[in-house]
Amino acid sequence: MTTIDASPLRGQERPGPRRQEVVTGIKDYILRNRLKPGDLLPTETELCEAVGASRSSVREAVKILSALDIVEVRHGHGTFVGRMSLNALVESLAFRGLLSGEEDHHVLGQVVDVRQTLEQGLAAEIIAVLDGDHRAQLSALVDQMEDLAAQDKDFLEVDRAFHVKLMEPLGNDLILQLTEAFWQVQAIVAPTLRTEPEHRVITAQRHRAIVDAVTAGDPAVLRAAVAEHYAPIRESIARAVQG
Amino acid sequence: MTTIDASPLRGQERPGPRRQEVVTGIKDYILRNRLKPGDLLPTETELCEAVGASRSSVREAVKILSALDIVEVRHGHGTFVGRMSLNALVESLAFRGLLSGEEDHHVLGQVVDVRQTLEQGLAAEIIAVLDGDHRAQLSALVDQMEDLAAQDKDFLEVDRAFHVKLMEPLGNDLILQLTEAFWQVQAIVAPTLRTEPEHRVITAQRHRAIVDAVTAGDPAVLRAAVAEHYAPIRESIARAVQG
DNA sequence: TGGGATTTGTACGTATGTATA
DNA sequence: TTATACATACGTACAAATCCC
Repeated sequence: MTTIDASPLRGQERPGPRRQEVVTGIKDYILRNRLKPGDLLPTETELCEAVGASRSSVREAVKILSALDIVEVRHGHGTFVGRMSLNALVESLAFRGLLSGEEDHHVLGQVVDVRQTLEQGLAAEIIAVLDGDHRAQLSALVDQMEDLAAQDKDFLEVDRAFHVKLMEPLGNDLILQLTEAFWQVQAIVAPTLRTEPEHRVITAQRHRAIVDAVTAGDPAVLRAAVAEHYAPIRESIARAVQG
Repeated sequence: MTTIDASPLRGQERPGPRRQEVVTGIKDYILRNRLKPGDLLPTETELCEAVGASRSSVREAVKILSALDIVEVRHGHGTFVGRMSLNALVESLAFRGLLSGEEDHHVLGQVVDVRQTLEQGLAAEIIAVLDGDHRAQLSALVDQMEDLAAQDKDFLEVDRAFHVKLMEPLGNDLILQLTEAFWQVQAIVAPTLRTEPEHRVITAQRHRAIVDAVTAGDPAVLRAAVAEHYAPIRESIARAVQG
């Protein structure tokens, strides 16, 4: 059977490997055996004897790897190679945003900057690759926004779907996941400044303008529409800093 | 002293809180007490009695938080509020890149896409805010590149410093850290395709072109220079996919 | 210089909850 | 339903690192 081989018995009296060695040992095991997301890893007990560490150390190492979504633990089932999401980025950034406090929203402002930069920077590519089908789906999402706005309801999920759908045709999974990750961070951190009902109608209009800009096919117009879209949240942040 | 209060004794026979509750309990403690990065947290023993969990559970929870750089543990000293870096993003993304394998460099390609998008998308802002001092520093870094290239030496660190310095005047910490994070991911994943010595001279030239474009003050020229800068790595990826 | 106190790191044993067959 | 395999949780003891006197 394949061994973990984290410490190839160098030196002589080695009482026990450290937790970090177990972490790299497990990562090396995954790489060496060419495991893919979803593949099963050895049980904790097997990992213990393979790496020559105690259960505690192995468990703490596995917890670190699960926090990074490199492995995924299912109670009573086993440990598997993780889906490699960007949850770690979301958790880390979101907590940083919450920590920066209610009065100081500079982290939230920076997240908005990044989101706007990505969407504006990809304006030309989006227009180039976005086909009629995608445009129709975006338009349908805006329709939903308008309906929900008319009923004085939130449309957080629709908003998320819109920004993801906008990036989808690019065919870049990383950009897609970053888009969703930063959206999530904003959704977690922003609640301190609550969206007012009348803003929803305006927000829906801004999204409609983005779809129109994509349809028009002018990157400069799309960039302007994106800037307009983020204007309200920027104003909210500016107001929160003052008052 | 303040308690953690993760599980306010709801129900009756509660054998023990789950690890996730301990995680949120510690996060809440940090937020509730308005702790800042570097501040000291209670000892593990204190956390145990505060949250009513065993030391093993508390330790595993702390390990999760330390993986996200929300807390930082120093052996024999204590546990502190973390620096909130993007190390979690780097580790997660880098491992994903390594896992995607030597033959399939699509993750690396996506990272390059994001880096290029950020630099191109911020071209106008960079030109607007970059002053003579920063320009001189960028120019000095390119000088170093040229010197090292002439000596057939790597200039990885100088390259990293250049791309960070380019973003610095924007005054957005998040963009700065993302720049460095994606650079690190590329540095970890790219070694499978080794940079050839003759490429270094060209690489230095491409960085010189970026400085020149910034000096010229034309965003379109800067965007073109950035595209040229990433062209070699893109070709390397394309070659690796085929051969 | 050193030694004791504090705090995290590691190890081991046992019992329990959970999913699968 | 029972049995098995696995992760989860708790508790204790000791080792290692850091700090302070």
